[in-house]
Amino acid sequence: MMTRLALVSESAKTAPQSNAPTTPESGLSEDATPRLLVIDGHSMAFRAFYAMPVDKFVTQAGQHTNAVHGFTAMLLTMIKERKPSHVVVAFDLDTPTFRSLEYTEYKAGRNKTPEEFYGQIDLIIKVMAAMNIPTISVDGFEADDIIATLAAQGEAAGWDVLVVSGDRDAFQLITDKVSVLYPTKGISAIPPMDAASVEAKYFVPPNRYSDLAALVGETADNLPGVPGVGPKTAAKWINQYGGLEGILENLDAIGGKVGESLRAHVDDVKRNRRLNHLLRDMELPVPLEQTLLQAPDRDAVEELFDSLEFNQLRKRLFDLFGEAETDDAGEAHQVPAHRVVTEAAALQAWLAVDGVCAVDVLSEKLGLAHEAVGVALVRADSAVVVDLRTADEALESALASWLASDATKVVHEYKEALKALSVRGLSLAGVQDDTSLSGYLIQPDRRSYELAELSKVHLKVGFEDSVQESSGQLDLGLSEDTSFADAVQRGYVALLLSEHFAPLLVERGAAVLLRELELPLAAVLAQMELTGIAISQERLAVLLADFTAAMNAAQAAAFAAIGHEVNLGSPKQLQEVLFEELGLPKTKKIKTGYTTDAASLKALLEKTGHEFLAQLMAHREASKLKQMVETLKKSVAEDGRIHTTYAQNVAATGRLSSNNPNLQNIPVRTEEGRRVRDILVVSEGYECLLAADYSQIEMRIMAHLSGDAGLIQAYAEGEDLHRYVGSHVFGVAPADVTSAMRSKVKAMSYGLAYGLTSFGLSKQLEISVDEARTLVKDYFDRFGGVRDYLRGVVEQARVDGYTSTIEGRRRYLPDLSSADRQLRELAERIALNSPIQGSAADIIKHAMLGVAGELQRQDLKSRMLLQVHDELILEIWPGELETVKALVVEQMGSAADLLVPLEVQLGLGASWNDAGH
DNA sequence: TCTGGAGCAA
DNA sequence: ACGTTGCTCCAGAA
Repeated sequence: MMTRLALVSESAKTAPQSNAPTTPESGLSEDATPRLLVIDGHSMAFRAFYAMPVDKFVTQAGQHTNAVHGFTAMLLTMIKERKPSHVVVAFDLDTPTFRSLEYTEYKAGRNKTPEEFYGQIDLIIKVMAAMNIPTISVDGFEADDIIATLAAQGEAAGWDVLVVSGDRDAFQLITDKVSVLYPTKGISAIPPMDAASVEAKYFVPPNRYSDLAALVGETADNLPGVPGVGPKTAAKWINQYGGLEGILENLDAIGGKVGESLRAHVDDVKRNRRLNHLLRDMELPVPLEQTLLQAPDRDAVEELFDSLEFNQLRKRLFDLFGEAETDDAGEAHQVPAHRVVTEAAALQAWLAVDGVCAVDVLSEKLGLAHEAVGVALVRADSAVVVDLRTADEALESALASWLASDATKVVHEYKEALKALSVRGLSLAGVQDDTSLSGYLIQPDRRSYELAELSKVHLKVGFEDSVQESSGQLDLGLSEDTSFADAVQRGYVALLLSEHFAPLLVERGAAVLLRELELPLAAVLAQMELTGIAISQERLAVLLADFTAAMNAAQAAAFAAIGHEVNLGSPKQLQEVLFEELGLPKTKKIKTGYTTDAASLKALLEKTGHEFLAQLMAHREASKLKQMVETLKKSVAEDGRIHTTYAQNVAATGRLSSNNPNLQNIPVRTEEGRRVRDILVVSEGYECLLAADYSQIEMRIMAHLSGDAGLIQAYAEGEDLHRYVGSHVFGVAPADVTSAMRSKVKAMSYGLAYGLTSFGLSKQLEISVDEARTLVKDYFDRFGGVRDYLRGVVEQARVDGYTSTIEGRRRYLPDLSSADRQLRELAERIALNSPIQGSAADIIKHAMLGVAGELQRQDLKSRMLLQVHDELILEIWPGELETVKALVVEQMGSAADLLVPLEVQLGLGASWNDAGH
């Protein structure tokens, strides 16, 4: 059950605290007696349909949803107001029932189902599934029988039962424990009918209601009664003779016209009574206990309500389940009480107990980095906190040796913990799980892996974290007590999550990836981030001045060309100048008008030769570079170095990403851009930078995965791949492959790994679609293995629901079966690309572990600084160059065993630019 | 504060 | 509709 109150530590309860438990007004379990809510699905759906305007509830896809909406709203209101502990919905099937088989006119003559109603029952069933509410339908029986059986079972178990039905036959079910809610108008809530209200209305007790209905008839079911007999007469007879049986025994005693009428229609009455008798002893596919009201499946609700365009209802639903039920979950997930230990002996005593322990490191901002100030150690039933600011030497050393030991630990964000601890000279070993990484391996395309979110999604337990909510800063008036309590809470959640993830990891084949790749890599990355890369302040200053001057010159010239000023950085203003003022031809349409991107400006310049365009492009380039240099300058730390941060759980393919600043997108293609790489230099005391990159790793993976004989042969012979492919595609000797041919097949080869279409290829190569199509065909004729592989990947992914890298890293692609063509085709392209990009990511990660391992094993001072997807940048200590070159080539080259060799290129220099090649 | 456009890398 | 994975900046709207 989703609750934000469950995770409250014992110690927190004593102090006033934002997340202290409050007694909810509507605890779902406040009553000792279970309360079962049974809903007649079809009748309520119809009520909802006629209660809600048809034309106000249509999705963009054209699906009517008024009945779904009304039904769901009604259900939420019921749950909120009636507070059932158990909920179940019964549906009719379209198949014949024992009633329609006996009496073919049964329920005939009803109006045809309106077209707009079509499909809404299925949607309601889907909503119920997302809400984890069971639905029951049984072939050959009506929902009424299911409801009667459920009511009987509930009553037998001593429960209270509330039946919601638009069918009066349900009145016969009413007892002390069973009441019926029969909406008279629409679906608005009215008080339920009990025995007294049935008697008041029909003058018979509920158990005689069926007798009355048999005599009177039921229009809705097309069951004619005795002409001339209404409820009053029927009730009189029933009370006089003690029920229908008594009436039938005394048929002749009833006088008058109505008596004759009764005798004439006695068979109808008997039939009516047989038909309106509800079965109470059916075998149901869902046992009563399974109707327990649970938390909705959040993801499923999100997805379904998105497609139904139910935004208000979604909020109502989550509000309802967010504030409900605290007791049960609270007991199941009780954060252990903690104490702050100040003595080494006390800590050692606590640590002597066995069991997995979560470690949460509290840190404080220290310049651009973080420094550990406290450590919370949490086991399932007990927790301690060490305050590093006040700890004496003995305590800190006791903690340090335990942290460095191989005692098994669970953390959230291992890399950050390592970095914060390392500032204090502490290490952290024995980590068997980092929930931010295991969460990622299980579900690699989430946007965030914050503890609170993982907890919500996977454990259905929400919690508040005052530290996270105040954006990680500790000095915002938060008491120490609060931060310690929060740290304990985070540790406890990490512990629960880790336990929850363990079987999922195994099931998804990700346990090995976590243990042998991601976790050890986190430690390597932490070290790289802490090390950073040196910069040249002088070059930085010169470059900034140069780019600023170039930018200003271009801006002045641009203004001169049009005779006035304009914000060159505003696409909106540029559109005005280009397409209205200058009347240039329109470019490709975008959301906000017409694009002013570089490719379009280039095309416009070639067409018109307008000076403004040339200056605008020059300005764009210079200001981009200037801005980039400025960003780098701002990110220089006190040690004069730049420390990027690698995100290990952002790219859904398994790649790393780099931020603050991003050092994976430093320019390299143009001469001017490469000057930015000159800023990043070798540290003082070191000999040079070494850049090592894989040559065409993605194409080699393509060769491996496809097993294409041609590609494998090309690599085996060490040929220039694109020249080789070109010679085959164009049918000429390798020596006769022109540079135009080579660049075509190069674009083609890489495009294939991205799901390129003929259209895209034609655009990129500036050739006709026909020409592109021919190129694709010729390519596939020669390299059929590639075509077969690419086809197979998508097919397999559709079957499995996911793609895999060589190492088994998965990416789930539910959109492969989406009805939305755009989404589906995107998923197909992702399916083509992920195994290739992801396998490359796995390989370089292995290489990094190998390189870091060898550097350490050989006790070298050279160090790894950066990773740029297929490239590693190292810094070489004097005298170690040859050793490091050899180990880097060896480790990178042997990081995977492919059908083709992995080739590594090396470059050396005093700056990153110089080390490039 | 958020979105779209733009542009840099692999 | 038309090539994947990222990050960051700016302008302009809210």
